[in-house]
Amino acid sequence: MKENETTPEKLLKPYNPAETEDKIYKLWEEGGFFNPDVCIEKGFTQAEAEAFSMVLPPPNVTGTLHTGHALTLAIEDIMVRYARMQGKKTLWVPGTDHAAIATQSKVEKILEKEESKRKGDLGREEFLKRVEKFAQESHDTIINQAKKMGASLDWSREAFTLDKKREKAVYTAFKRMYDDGLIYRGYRVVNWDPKGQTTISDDELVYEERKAKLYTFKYSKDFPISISTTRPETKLGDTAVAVHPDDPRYKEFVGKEYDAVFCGAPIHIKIIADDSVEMEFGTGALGVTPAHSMADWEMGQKHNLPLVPVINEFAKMILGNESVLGKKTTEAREAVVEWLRTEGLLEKEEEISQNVSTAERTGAIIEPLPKLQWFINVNKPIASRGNKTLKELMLEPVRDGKIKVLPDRFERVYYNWIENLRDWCISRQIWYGHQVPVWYKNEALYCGTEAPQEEGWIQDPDTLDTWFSSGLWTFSTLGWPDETPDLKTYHPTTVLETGYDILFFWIARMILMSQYLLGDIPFKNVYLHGLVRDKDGKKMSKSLGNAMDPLELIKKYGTDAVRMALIIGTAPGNDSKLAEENIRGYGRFANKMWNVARFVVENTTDLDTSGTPAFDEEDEASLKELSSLIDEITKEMDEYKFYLVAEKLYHYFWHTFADIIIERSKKKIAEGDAQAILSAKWILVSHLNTLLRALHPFMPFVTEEIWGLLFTRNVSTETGGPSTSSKMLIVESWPSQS
RNA sequence: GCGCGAUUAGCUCAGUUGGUAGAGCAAUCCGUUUACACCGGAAAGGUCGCAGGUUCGAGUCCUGCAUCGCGCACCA
Repeated sequence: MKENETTPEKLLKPYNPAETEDKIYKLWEEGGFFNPDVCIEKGFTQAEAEAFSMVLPPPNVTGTLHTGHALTLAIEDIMVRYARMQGKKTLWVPGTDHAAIATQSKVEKILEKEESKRKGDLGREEFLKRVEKFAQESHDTIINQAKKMGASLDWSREAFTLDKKREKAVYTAFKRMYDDGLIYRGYRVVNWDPKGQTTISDDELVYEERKAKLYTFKYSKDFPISISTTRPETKLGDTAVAVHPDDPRYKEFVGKEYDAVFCGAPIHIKIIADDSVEMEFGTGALGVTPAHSMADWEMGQKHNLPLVPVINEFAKMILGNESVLGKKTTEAREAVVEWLRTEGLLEKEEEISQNVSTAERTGAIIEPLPKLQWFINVNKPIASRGNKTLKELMLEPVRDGKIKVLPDRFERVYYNWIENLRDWCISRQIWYGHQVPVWYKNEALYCGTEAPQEEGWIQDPDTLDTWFSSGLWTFSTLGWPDETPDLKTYHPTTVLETGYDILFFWIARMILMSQYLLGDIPFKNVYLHGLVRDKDGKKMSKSLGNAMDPLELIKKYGTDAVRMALIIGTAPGNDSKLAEENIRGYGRFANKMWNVARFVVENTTDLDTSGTPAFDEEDEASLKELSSLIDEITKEMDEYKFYLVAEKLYHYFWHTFADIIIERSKKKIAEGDAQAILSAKWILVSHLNTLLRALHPFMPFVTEEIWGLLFTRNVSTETGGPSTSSKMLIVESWPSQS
């Protein structure tokens, strides 16, 4: 190879992502390109341009980023860079989530492992300091990782779900809902996590199928009806037996009441008729335990049944004879069965499989318990919103097409969830989170955004479900409840991109909060991505040992390669598989681009690009082909088909531009006449220029580096062709369509 | 119980409104003092899960079934 003094020295070696990426990211950050205000100030964006805005789904401050986060960052950064290159006022807001239960239980585990201490040993204040320290460290790690991924997030607007500004938003939201009677305090059966010692919402339950024994028995010798249960220990709290109103076997008993002593506990049973009872299951008669089953509690409400709690917060028995009293529920179960046997009341035992609800975070089996908690009423008509309920407010914008969901099949899943939605329990008995903004003094209760001035008021010790604060995210990050310019310019956000697994947790709650508090949608589009699995389609997890660390992959192959591997083959809503071979392949692609750049610069330094040359037939055809490719991919970008665009660009760059156009240019440059040489060289430059722009959203680092080496240096033309630019590629324009 | 998704080359996946199957990776052969061995070229590899139907024509639309995966509900 002939040394060429105009070839940048860096280009003479293979592409080295490690020594390029951090440097480039720093240039972007220092240039302020991630901040739309700076872009306007510097003239890269028109002040009156259309706005594009998006919030980053805030990662939990529970440790490090995994491949799922990497996918999120890759897809969203592609959207953002595309919008920015189209000249839109582009804002992508970063932030992190305090993730109340998840973070607290993580710190509790560390505390127990390293110091053999419980949080009670430290006390609320000291324990929270530990959690905050852990959260801060996680936060720093996460931010660093997001930058490594090349995410063009506006760090000047970074938010945290638990910071002061967000607290103001949370307290304001709570107070409004309280004043509207949407938030209420009620004594109801809730999902109690005995391990985490807190309530959790219905959505935080994970059902596990297990084998269980179904016992059929009578409460006492003279009780007329046999019932079946998998949880005999709860039967000490039964207050009714429910049968189907049309069941001929039991019709005569309906309305009658019986007394018995069940395993040492006096019980009073009323026979009721309810058509939710299935005649075919078990004996067709259901022992109703209003205090320890969600369904039974609802039946108890309907039939006005008394509540007899028999299990406490530690999943221990608080009723019964000495064989059960104080015992764990699992032990008590055996004791009750033993008692039934000796009393001759047990009629049948059979193996069945059943779904057991466990807590998402701690894995503990959920104990339904009656407790005084804070709830959001989803069925109450709201005067300020045309007497619509929260359920209706959540349903409407999706049903009416104001919010478009991609893929649209998730709209049905969403409707289904809303139909089955019950009041949302928002109070948690953990320490890390937004404390409920309610204060008590004797019998009085005060709800406000700040503590009352007078002495003697004590704040409710409970904290709020982390999703309460995440629900406000699209507008709390933009300054709400203040009427900020950001809120005006960037809300509703353009698109919300996240995993389909948090459709209910997060997306639904954001729609709820925004519809109620702002009377507007939080976003116009929802793009749902799937899970990232390993190359065998297995879910990545630490325990399986198949988890891939995005940082490791970046170190080995470069960020651009990781982004391409994540994006190609990833259609919305579908799970995708990540294989290291693919990442390696895209790493080679980055190097291919690098070498193409070297070839182009070495062969075109003497190119006079003033005016447009007369192209020969082949080159004319190539220009047309590229132009129609740009048309095609622009359309696909607008349809969020990034996986197609990335693949097409990859393919065109390598197998058309490099393999065909460059190969044929060698001959022309060596043997052709002046006209042919000019045509060939011109094509080389314009192709590279256009393809770098188009590839930038996908592979921002290598494209920016090449752009910097070539197009802000020595290749220049007049209008109509590839041009010199003082701009970095990040703020260059998306290739124009024909 | 209700619903959703997947099933296409050895592997991972594309396949837009129906027009006789196509990429990457892997494997095979050939080449290579070449911008690039992180390369180029060639060849190979598929009754598109099964069975019906609509159609001139089905990987694509309809019906049924199978296998795998997922969500929701029930869970006495």
